[in-house]
Amino acid sequence: MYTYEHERPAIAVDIVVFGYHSDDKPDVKILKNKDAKDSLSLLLIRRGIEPFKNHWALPGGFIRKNETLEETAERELKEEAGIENVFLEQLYTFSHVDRDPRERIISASYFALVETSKYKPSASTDASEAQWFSMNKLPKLAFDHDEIVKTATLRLRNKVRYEPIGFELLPQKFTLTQLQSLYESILGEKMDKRNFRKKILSYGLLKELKSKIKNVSHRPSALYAFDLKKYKVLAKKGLEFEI
Amino acid sequence: MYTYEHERPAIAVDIVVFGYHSDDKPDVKILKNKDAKDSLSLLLIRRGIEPFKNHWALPGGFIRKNETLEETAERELKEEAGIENVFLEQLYTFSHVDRDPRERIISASYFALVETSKYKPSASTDASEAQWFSMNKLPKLAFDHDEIVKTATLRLRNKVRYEPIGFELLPQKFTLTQLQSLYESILGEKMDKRNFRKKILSYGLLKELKSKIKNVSHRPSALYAFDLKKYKVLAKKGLEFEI
DNA sequence: TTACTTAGTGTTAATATTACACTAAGTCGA
DNA sequence: TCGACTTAGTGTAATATTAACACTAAGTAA
Repeated sequence: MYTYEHERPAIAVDIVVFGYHSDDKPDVKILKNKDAKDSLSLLLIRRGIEPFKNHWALPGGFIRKNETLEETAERELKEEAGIENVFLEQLYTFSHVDRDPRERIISASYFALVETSKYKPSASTDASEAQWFSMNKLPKLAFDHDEIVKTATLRLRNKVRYEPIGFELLPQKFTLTQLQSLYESILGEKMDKRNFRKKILSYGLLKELKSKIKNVSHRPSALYAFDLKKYKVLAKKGLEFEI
Repeated sequence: MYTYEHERPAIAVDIVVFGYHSDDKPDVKILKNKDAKDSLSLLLIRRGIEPFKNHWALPGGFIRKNETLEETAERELKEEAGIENVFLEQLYTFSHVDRDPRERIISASYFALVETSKYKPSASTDASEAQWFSMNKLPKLAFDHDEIVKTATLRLRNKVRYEPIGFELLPQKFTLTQLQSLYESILGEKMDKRNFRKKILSYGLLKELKSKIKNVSHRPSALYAFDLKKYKVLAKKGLEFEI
């Protein structure tokens, strides 16, 4: 390794927060675009300062002393959106020299999966404006955040096929139809109902609950819960989840 | 985003360089451990300065002005090992506060795949000692480089199944047996010869060459080359490579 | 010419995937 | 209360994929 006069760029973290607004939940109203119900959504923050003042951007901020990147991501998520204890994973570190007009800033990006009903932007502890946007109708974002979102979307699409992370986006109790719709909107393709159920149940990772959905004007559907403990045990033994 | 008195850690890049020393190539002798022929290997640098003086470490160094992380990785690879124009991909950014005893250093790691016969450590343009080590007999590394290598190994194992990157580790002309051995050592499992050939040939990505391996005291094997152009065309159309 | 070594090849059984349509259970309104 | 409506829930047969398995071919060396 060289000792060389090297640059000290600022280090920031940007977080791509995915949510899922399911059809049959009242929360849909939170979404700006009514037509985009039942779809993946993204949490954005309206910037209060220059550059890109009033533009929408990913939540994020600078790293502090004695803080890992992951801790920065957790802190910013809490400060800017009131979100904590969610699925969070490092995505990619963006380093183009001119990605920020002020000075050189390297951004380590993370992506998070959030059950939207638990985290309404209005509940944010911060004054900044946070809002869910349907992935189908995203505004142009500040900085290189469009690129970050694109990277995250690809990663989510790849990951959801081989790891049971979809459950992070759903309430604890969910129906198989909800689960299938979620997969369909992430993967962007329709799936066969019978085959989907057969496969997802074959892993034995879903417990069928006793309660059912009520007050719907059609046959009530069974509720399921994901058995995380069982998954962890099986995963260690080499279970290969795939859908 | 906050304006806040934030830390300015140093930014370094560390590169996990994988090579493959195949059985029937004379280069095997370069490897320290003769018993570990036909295996994945890792390029390490002996540190000339404190901390961890004389310990083995990943090649790498600090980012410079007007340089992206990827450019840093490319530059260091060239400076420290004389390696250029190889497969290089970002891996993960490590940020534990105490990962370097001197001061806070955040490391963006990359992994590279190198055809070893082209790059003999002795050809390095740099005075530092570079050497190939069999993955089966790695020394204890400096800093948190053990962890970085572990992360890279997992990534390589996952990636090689779904993308035809194995070819980056082989000479342009190779035999199907070599290719199979490579997959076996990356994945750590034996594969069936007939099934392997059937599958790998079924993608139509290998051209059989006219020449054959010569001067072996057994039936000479056909040589193949990977058709990168064809792969790129097919990949765009949605070809799903998997082995 | 024989022994040795690795290259190269096909078939069958088991498993996994796909395609596909009707009945069940509730609500609502006439 | 009955009929219309809506979504839930279920099985089977055809096809494709994977897995298991052993012998002949082509060269060198002694």
